[in-house]
Formats: sequence, structure tokens, C-alpha cells
Amino acid sequence: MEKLKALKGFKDLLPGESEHWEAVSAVMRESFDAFGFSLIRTPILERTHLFTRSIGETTDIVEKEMYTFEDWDKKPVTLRPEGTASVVRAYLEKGLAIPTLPTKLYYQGPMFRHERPQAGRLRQFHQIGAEVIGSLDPQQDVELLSLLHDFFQRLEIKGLTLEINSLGCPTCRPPYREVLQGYLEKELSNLCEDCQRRYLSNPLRILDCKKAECKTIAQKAPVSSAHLCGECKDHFTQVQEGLQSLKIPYEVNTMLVRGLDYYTKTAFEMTTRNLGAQNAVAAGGRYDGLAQALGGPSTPAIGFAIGMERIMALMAESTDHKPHLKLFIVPLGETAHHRLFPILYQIRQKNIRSEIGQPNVALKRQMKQADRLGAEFVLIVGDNELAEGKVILRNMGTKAQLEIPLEHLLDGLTDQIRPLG
RNA sequence: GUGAGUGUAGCUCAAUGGUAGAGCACUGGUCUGUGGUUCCAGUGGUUGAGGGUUCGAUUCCCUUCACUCACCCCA
Repeated sequence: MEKLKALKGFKDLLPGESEHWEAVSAVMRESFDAFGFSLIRTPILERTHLFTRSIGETTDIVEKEMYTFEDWDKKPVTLRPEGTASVVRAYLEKGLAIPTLPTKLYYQGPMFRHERPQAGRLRQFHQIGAEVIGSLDPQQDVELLSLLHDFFQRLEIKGLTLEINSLGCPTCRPPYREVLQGYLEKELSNLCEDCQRRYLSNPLRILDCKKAECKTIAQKAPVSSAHLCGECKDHFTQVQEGLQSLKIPYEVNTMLVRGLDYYTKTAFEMTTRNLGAQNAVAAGGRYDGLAQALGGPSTPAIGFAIGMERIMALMAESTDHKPHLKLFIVPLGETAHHRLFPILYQIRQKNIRSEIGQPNVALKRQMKQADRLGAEFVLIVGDNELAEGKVILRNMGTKAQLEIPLEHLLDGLTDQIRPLG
């Protein structure tokens, strides 16, 4: 029979790692809560056209990476490849708009893209994302970036660079695109194969190409910032001034572009050199046209997404996150086991992580089991103890042992264990 | 989709054209109701799968599968 295993690019999060994951999540909740964001959980499965309309028909994600299939009603559905489209859909559908105030939401969950897995890239991966919907104010861009900065500061992840750029808007991007195409036309034969194709479909992406021949051409290309309209230029300046006033370090990268079509004006990335080829830990930008593209009223918005697995990889050195057992009960014989099993239930109700050994297993062996589970305390109860009406509590760290009367066992235990917990 | 690398014990890895070894882990003993250390012993493998060359292949060749990295793309 074929051996059952997880699908390619789909990973189990095992004990030891899952605790670390939860710790990062706890930091996320703290940070995002402090900045006034509220959690939203949207479905993992959506109508396919939610993504084709938002991400863009000709993007790689939509063209060849989505898990799309026919639902029972024959309509195409898709496992979400990113989170923003769903959040905006929910915002419009459920009327989450707050008059005069932007709506601030965050999410965490799995995303799916059928790519070839490699370091830092999975088919099911997890993102933490934040969206601010309903404000055109550059101050909002600054606030969102300050949240991003704060989150990584809390996680104490070093070696990150915040890169920002402005992509322009429907007023100034098309003319810039033409200027860029005009420049590239002369260099067309010197570009790589992919970029010759991009020249028509998405010339901005050529700026982002890693090939040496394209890089040199891209470096001399007209920059987007020089072709921004007054509004976009002003916006970009104010964002930078805001970051400076918060003393948040950043670099302007005029080559920075985004893979999803819906981005406008501010675009940014948090990058690292410690992650192999996948250097983006977080990325995002403004998407003032998305809500309208999804059939809603024109609503400016900005957001980002953080790669959970990439964060975990950057924090990799801490491995032992397995929770230790507080108490291990060693019952020597059936009688002791019967007597202690109900007490174990009560102990657990007091939030003391505890286990009981099997009766009729040698004391030595049970001690070994207790040790392997990292138990701080061991309770030893055999026929001798039952006859004398008291039990032995051993502190595994100090090896100190003391006796507790059987009738006051629960109180005695909590007195001894709690203070050290 | 393209390219490269790697598949040997539960895990991390050696070795050799003559039917495989270490460390860790596991089990037991040293220690008959007291763990983590030491020392000793033991369990454990169709060397990813299939085919070819050969007297003989885990080793060489081919095919295939899996994993990894990179391209691509992106978080």
C-alpha cells in the first residue's frame, strides 16, 4: 500500500514548533490590539472571480497558482491565495464601514498557492495581515507602517530593512508606463526572455528582475517617482515625513513593484538577507481602487501581509518550546491508581498540567517517564503510603521530598506547586 | 514549468564492486520502592523503487519516485 504522507508543500506544525507559533501569535495580538486593530476571520474558500477581479487576470497567481475547482453547484471556487480580497469583500458585504473613521482589521490564517516549494515557500503558508479601509490620509500609511515596525520590534527580529516606493495612481501610472516602455523599447533585444514578454504585459516588473543584464538596464530607466502626479508626489512625501517623525528607518527603492494589480501609491516591503532566495518577510501597499473593482463604492485602503513561516525561520534558533509537565503521579498498584485518578481530574481543573503513570509499572520506570515528560514534581503513592494515609511529593529539581496527608492532598499539592508555577 | 543536488537504522550521518557501521533515541542490566550522569549489553536496515552491466551492486549505468535548493514567482 502506498505510504500516506502530507501533500507536497503542505506542512505539519508539530509539538515543539506549535508552541513557538502560538507565542508569535500572542505577540501579534498584543501589538495589533495596541494599534486599535480588530481580528477578522474570513472563509478559506471563495468564489474564484473574487480573486481574478482583485489580484488581476494576468498575474502569475491567478494564471497558474490558484487551487481552483468546481463546487457541487458547478461554480468555480478557489482556496484563497491571499487575504486582502476576502477582507474587502466582507467589509463591503457586511457593511463594516464606520462613518468618518477608517476600519482597521487584521487576520491570520492559511493561504494557498500551487508553486514549486523551496526555502521559505510553501503551497499552504500562513499570513498575518492588516488592512485599513476608508482613509486616503498619508498619516494612515504611516500608522500602518508603524504597526509593522512595532510588531517586528516586539519579536526582536533584527536585520530587517523597510523599503518603500510609490507606484502612482490611475492618473500618473499609465503615462509613466509609456515613458518606461519608450525607454525599454530601445533595449528590448538586451533584456532576458521573461522581460521581453513583460515589456508588453507588465513593464514595471522589469525593474524588479534579478538578471544581471536587466538590472543594468533597469538602473538607467526613468524612475516612477519622477513621474508621479502632484497628488501622489505629495502623498509620498508626507509618508516619508511621517516615518521620519516616528524615527522609523526606511529606504526608498524606486525599483520596488508589486505582483498584485490592485496596488496604488505607497508600496513597501520588509526584507532580510537571512532567508535564502525568498527575502520578503512582509509586504503591502495602498490599494485605493480595489473596493470599487469589487463592485463597492470608491474606498481608499492600505494593508500588508506578513509571512508567518518566514518569521518563524528568522527566529529558528529557539527550538525547545515543549511545555513541561507540572506533576506526574506514580501509582504503585491498582488500589493507588483507583484512589488517585479522581484526584488527577481535580488537579487538572486547577490548571496544573499533570499526568498519571500506569499501575503495576516499576517505580524506577515511572520515574524515568516523569523525567522524560519534564515533570517538576512527582507524587508517589503505593500501598505503604495508603496504609499510613499520606503520600510523597518529590521535587525533581531539588530532589527534596515531603509527605502530604492523603485527606488534604489537593490543598497540599496546590500549596506546594502553585507558588513555583 | 526549467535546472542542479541528495536519497543508507526512528533521527543525524559514515563506509565499501565481495550480502552494511557510528552517535543519538529505544529496551534491559549496573541500582529487587526513587529519574536525569557513568559503564555494559541488546533490539533495530529488502542501503527510495524498478531495470541493466558484473561471478557478485548499497557502490557503476539507465529509468522512475521522493526530498532539497535555485530559476520563476512571492509572504
